[in-house]
Amino acid sequence: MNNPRVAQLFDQIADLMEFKGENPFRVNSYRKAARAIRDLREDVAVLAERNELRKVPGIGEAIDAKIREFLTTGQIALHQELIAQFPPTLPKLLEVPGLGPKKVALLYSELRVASVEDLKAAIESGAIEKIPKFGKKTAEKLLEGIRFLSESSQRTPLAEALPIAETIRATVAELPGVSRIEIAGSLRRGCETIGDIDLLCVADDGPGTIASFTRLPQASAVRAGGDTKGSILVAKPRGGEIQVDLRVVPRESFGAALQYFTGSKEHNVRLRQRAIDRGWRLNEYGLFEGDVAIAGAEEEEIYARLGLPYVPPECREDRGEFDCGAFCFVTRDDIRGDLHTHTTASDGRASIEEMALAARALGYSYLAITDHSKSSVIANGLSVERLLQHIEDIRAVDARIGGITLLAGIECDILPDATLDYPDEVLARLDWVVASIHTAQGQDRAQLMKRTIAALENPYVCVLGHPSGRLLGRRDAMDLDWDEVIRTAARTGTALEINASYKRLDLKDTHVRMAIDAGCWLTIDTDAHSTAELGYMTYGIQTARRGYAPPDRILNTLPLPDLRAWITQRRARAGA
DNA sequence: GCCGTTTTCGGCCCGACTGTTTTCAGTCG
Repeated sequence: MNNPRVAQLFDQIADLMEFKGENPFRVNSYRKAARAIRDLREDVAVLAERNELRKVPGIGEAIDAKIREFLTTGQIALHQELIAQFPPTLPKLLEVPGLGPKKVALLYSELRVASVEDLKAAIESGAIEKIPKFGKKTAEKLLEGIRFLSESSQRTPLAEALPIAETIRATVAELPGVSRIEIAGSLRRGCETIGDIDLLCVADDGPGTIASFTRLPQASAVRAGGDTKGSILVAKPRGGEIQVDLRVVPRESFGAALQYFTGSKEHNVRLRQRAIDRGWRLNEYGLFEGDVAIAGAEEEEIYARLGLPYVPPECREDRGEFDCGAFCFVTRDDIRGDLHTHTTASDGRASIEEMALAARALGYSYLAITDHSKSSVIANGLSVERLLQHIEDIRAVDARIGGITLLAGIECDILPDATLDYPDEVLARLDWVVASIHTAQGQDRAQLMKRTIAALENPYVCVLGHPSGRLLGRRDAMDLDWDEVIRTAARTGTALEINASYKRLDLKDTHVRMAIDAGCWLTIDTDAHSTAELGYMTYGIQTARRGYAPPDRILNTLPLPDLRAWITQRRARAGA
C-alpha cells in the first residue's frame, strides 16, 4: 500500500512550500491531493496502472506525474529539493499554537530557530522580541503554547472529551440569558479522538456570557476572550489540557452556526461551493440570497434548501455523503442487546445478575455474557470445568430475572497457533461465541491472517471481537489484509464486531464502511467490564454511523427470535 | 496546482480575534 506514504510526501511538500511563501492555492492543491489519496480505497499503484489517477478529484496532470515518479523512483524530486532547503524539524514548529508558516519562516531566517527547543531558547534569551512583528505578548503566548504542547497529548479520546464537554455545557446553560447550547465540532461528529471542544450558544448578553465563560473555575488558562468568542484550557482527568471554545451566535443563525462549527472543514467547503453554484452564499450566519437570509435557524433547513437530504454529523467528512441519497443509519433506539460483556467470573467487576439488571434498565431485551477463555490467565479465564459451571450460573440468573434474556457466551481466545481456546464440542454448548486475538499480536501478517480466518471459518464463532486489536493512542492495529478479512467474513457469514469501548473503537469507521459494502454482518458491542461500561454503546453507534452502517446489517438490532435463527443458520451453513 | 452548463483563464470559503507594523497581516477553525 503506497497511499499513506504518498499522502505524507504531499503534505510535507505543502508545509515546505508554505515556508517559502508559495501561492497558497498551489499549496492547498497538494493538501487536497494528500487527503484524497489517504481516503482512497485502492492503491495509487493500481489506479496508475489503469490510468485512472486523474479521475480522483484533486489529482490533475502535475500530481498524477508526481505519483508516477514516486512509483518508479521511490521519491519525488520536488520533495527532495524542498527538504534540502529546510531543517527536517521545522514542520514540527507548526504544532505550536500561535505559530503558522509565515512566523516559522521568519523565525528560521532571522534567528535560525529550527525546533521547539530553539524556540524556547530564543524566547528566554529575549532574542525573539527583536524580530519585526514579534513582541512581548507574542513571546508569552508562544511560551504558553510550548507548555501546552508538551503537557497535553495532542488529541483526546472521544470518551474522555465528552464528559468535560457535557459538564461545561451544563454550566454555561445555567448562565443568565443563555437560551440554547450545543456541542459542535469533531465531538459531535463522533471522531475517535478530539482536538478541542466546540460549544455554541444563544445568549442575550454575548460579551457577558464570554466573560463568565473565561472565568469558569475549570479554566486553567484563557486563550482568547472577545465579544462573541472565548477560548479556555481545561485540565483533563488523566493529565494534560484540552481547549474549549465557546461562541455566542444570534438565535436566527443557530442552525447555520451549528452546521458550520460541526464541520468537517472539507464537508463545509463542499457545502459552501454548492451554495455558490446556486448564486447564494453560506456562512456561519445563514444561507443568503443577496442580503436576504433564506435559511439559518435550523441545520435541516440549510441542507433542504441546498437540495440535500439531512446529513448526519457523523458523515460530514466529504467521503461521498453528497452522493449517497437518503441516510438510513443505525440509532440507539435500534439496539436491542449487547453481545460482548464480562462479569466477575473472569475480569469484570459486576456479577451476572448486576449486569443483567443494568442491561434491562437500558431497555435491552437480551444480553450475552462473554467472559474470557482459559488461556487468558491474567484475565482469570475460565477452564472448561469453570465454563460449564458458569453456563449453569447464567441459566439460573436468566430463569430468575424477568424482562431480559441472557445468552450464555464466551470470548474465546484465538491462540497464536491459529486454534481456538476450546474444542468445538465445548463451543457447541454455548449460545454465543465471540472469538478474539489477545496475544502474539506482533506476529507476521501471514500468521495473523491464518488465525483470523480460522476463527471466521469456525462454525461456532458468531463474531470476531475487536478485529484489529488496536488500542487508541497506545497500540497499533495488527498487520492484517483487510480486504481478505472482510471478504472472508462476508463469505462465511460471520459477523465483525464494532467494539464500542472508547479505548478501541474497533472496527474503525473506514473498515465498517468496507464491511458494509461487502455485505458483512456487524455487531456493536461494549465489551463492558462493569455496569457503567454498558453505556459505551453510544460511541460504537457513532462509529457505525461514520461507516454508513444501516440497522439491518447490525445483528444486535434483531429481535431475539431472529437473532437465534441467525445463529442456527450460521452453524448449519458452516457445517456444524 | 486543480477545475470547468460562467470551461483553457481566473477563480479557489470566510469571519473573529490578536498583537503590533496603528490599519492590517497572521493565525485559527
